[in-house]
Amino acid sequence: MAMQERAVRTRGTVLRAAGEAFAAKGYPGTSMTDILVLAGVTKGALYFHFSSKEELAAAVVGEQQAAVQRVTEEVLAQQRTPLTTLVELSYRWAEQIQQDAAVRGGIRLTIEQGTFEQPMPELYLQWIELTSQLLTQARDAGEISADADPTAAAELVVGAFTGSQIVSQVFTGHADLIRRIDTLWSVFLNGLLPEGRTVMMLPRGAR
Amino acid sequence: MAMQERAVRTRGTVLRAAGEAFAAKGYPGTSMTDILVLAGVTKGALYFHFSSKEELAAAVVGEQQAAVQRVTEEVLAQQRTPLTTLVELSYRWAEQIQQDAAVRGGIRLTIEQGTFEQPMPELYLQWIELTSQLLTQARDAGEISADADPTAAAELVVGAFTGSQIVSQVFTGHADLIRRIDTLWSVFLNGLLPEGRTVMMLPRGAR
Amino acid sequence: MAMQERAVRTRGTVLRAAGEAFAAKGYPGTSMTDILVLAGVTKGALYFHFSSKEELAAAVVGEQQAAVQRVTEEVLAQQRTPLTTLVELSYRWAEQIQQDAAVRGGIRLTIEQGTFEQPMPELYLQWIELTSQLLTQARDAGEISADADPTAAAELVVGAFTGSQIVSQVFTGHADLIRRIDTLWSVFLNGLLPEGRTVMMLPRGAR
Amino acid sequence: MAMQERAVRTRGTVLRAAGEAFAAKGYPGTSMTDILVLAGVTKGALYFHFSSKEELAAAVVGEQQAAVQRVTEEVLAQQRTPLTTLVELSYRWAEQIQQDAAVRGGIRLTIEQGTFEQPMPELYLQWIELTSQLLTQARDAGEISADADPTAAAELVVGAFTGSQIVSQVFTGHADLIRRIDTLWSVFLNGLLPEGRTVMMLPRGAR
DNA sequence: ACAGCCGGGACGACCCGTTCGT
DNA sequence: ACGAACGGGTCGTCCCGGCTGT
Repeated sequence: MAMQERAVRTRGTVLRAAGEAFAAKGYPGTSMTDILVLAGVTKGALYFHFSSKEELAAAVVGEQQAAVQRVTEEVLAQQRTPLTTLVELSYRWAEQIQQDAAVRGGIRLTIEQGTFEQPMPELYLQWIELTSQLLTQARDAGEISADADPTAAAELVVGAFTGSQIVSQVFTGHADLIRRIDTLWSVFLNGLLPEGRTVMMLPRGAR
Repeated sequence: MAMQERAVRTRGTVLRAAGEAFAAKGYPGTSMTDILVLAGVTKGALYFHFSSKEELAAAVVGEQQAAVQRVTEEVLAQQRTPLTTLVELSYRWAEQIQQDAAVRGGIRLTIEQGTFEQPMPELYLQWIELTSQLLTQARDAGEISADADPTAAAELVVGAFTGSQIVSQVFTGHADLIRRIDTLWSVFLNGLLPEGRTVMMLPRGAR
Repeated sequence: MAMQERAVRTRGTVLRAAGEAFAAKGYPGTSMTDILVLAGVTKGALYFHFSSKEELAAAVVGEQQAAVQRVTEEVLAQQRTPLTTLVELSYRWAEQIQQDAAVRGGIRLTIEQGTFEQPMPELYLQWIELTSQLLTQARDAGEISADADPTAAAELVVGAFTGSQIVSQVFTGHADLIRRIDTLWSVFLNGLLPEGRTVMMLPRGAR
Repeated sequence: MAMQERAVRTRGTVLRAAGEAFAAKGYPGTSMTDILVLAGVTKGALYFHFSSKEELAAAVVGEQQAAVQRVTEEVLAQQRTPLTTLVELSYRWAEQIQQDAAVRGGIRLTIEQGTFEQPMPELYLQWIELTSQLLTQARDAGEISADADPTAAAELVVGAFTGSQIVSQVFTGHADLIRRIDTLWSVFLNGLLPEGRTVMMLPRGAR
């Protein structure tokens, strides 16, 4: 029992170090040696817990998914209005990004992997789906404009969130992420146009 | 003379191949061999033109910057209103992403951090600066709300553009990028709230 | 006491698994993990009984030697003529090879050189010595030709036996080994030449 | 051209070193580092010529096959009687074993099973086939007994040759191989029994 | 006494970015 | 401009100890 506790601790240490390393340098840019030095463990210890680099990356992603799942359920349980729920979720996710190395690592792994691999990462799809549902409910409840396309808007929200997170990371290492989410929602909700004005754009994408 | 022409052609071939490869697999994920096979040249030829991997990456980024510079000047020369100019620019950039491998490669190289030690990539700063200026002009001209913070909004626009581009790439390999830009501007300008409604959020980022 | 019985069982299981593994893949080609998985024991259990790979290999060889010793004494006790004894021995050895994994493993470990620096394995020397003695007795008893060189012939017999075993293993996994021993003795005793003919070769090896 | 000569030389050096190393310690017992140190080349050079350990081993085997093929054709061209041809061949092969490291390495690689999945190495089959044909012709020509089974005898000859080679290697490092071939043929042709005597054994392998 | 879990490093094959002689 | 060579780095495996529990 006492022995197993050490194993659990080692595993956690490695996982955290891996998250940090993957977040900082990406999957191919991170060597096992990087991780093992950062975690302060030996190769033997590392490979006892994770038998390959790929498996370690998968574990980091899993950890992230679990963490995201946790706060998502927590927020949904609060039974707020759809739009408020969505906004609240985004802030909680942002906080997790700031606090949890595994989440940061998982995000980079998920994005980067999705960049050169076929399907859309599981997590991203779930995320978009949830956002889309909340936006649909918000529209039906009159919280957002009836003209809005929930799916398209959901994908934009997720994309903008991702982009903001990247920019924030590069600028301040995620320190100003919350302020950027403030801006995001302010613009997304009210729009940039002066009060009372709207534009009907001719879409270029309709070809 | 004839010799030089071949050299120029070889250089271009390599540059394009490198852009494609970097876009697909990132800097550390791409090997010189990958590029040299994709370009169909020998090691000697490659290293004659670019004496290191880093230099090759820099050349790709330079190529992208030149391309972006070109269309930016072109659009600015049209002398439209600030907001229209900004919107137009975003579409032209999107088209370049779709068409030019070097641009795609340059973007990934610029975004992916940890490989080089850039505090903030040159191009991104210029991009944000330009957007910020146009938004400031747009506000002064009454094209957008007087309440808007041009700098914050500029960073959001750039972030959202980047995020949309990533999502588009993963979903359709950039095929639906233009449509996503449609959505972006539609939401950014009009907002999601029902007509006539606005919210004054209490910013969390103000701590 | 009850405890010790389990220990004996474990030891035997490991020994058998090791014999099988060494026979199949040789000493350097076999990993401790291979053996321990094949035996269904843990690392701790294995290393309690055999504190190193080398010691385990030695135990396998010892097991083989004991087995060979057993049948050898049994056959010698039958008090047959020297030649008949030798032939009988070869068949009994062949049967052991077919039946006992430790014997197979021991043979491969003994033959395969380079792993340890044995000038000539103990067992082989004993084997040749015994064969040589029996052939000498057979010659003195008129069972074989007076011209025969017992030592040279003994080494040939051992070599041919070894070679036949290898060929049999590769062809049928030892299934047809007995038939090959039939052939061996048929040719060794009668020779290939037509009845009544002999040749006197000029030896090339006499230099 | 001149450049290629160096490459050819390097390749040959590596091949010879690999043959020696494989012959001495077997495939799994030989590390690439062993070979590269023995050959006096760098890792880069080695992997330029042979892109994997397995490929290197295959090249050694190929080299051996070519060498054997060469002397085989040479001897066959001499148009001697079948039995004389076979005997001559065995001596020539023995000489090659003594002289050519690649041949020694190839033999060990071919014999040692478990490393690759070859059920029966090509070369061995050809060897047995050729021996069988020559023995058949010898029987038809009355050179050997009409009772002999050419195929069984051929497999025995090949097995005995292999076994003798192993014994010779372990005892003297192949130095006395020729003398052992003398013994082999003396016994194989005349048999061990006293002149004029034959035995009809009851085969055990007939089940 | 006997076995299991966890960890320690040295070493394995192989690849990488790069240079050199021609 | 090219084929050949260089050597450090990559991920992963190996054999093996030290604890801990029964």
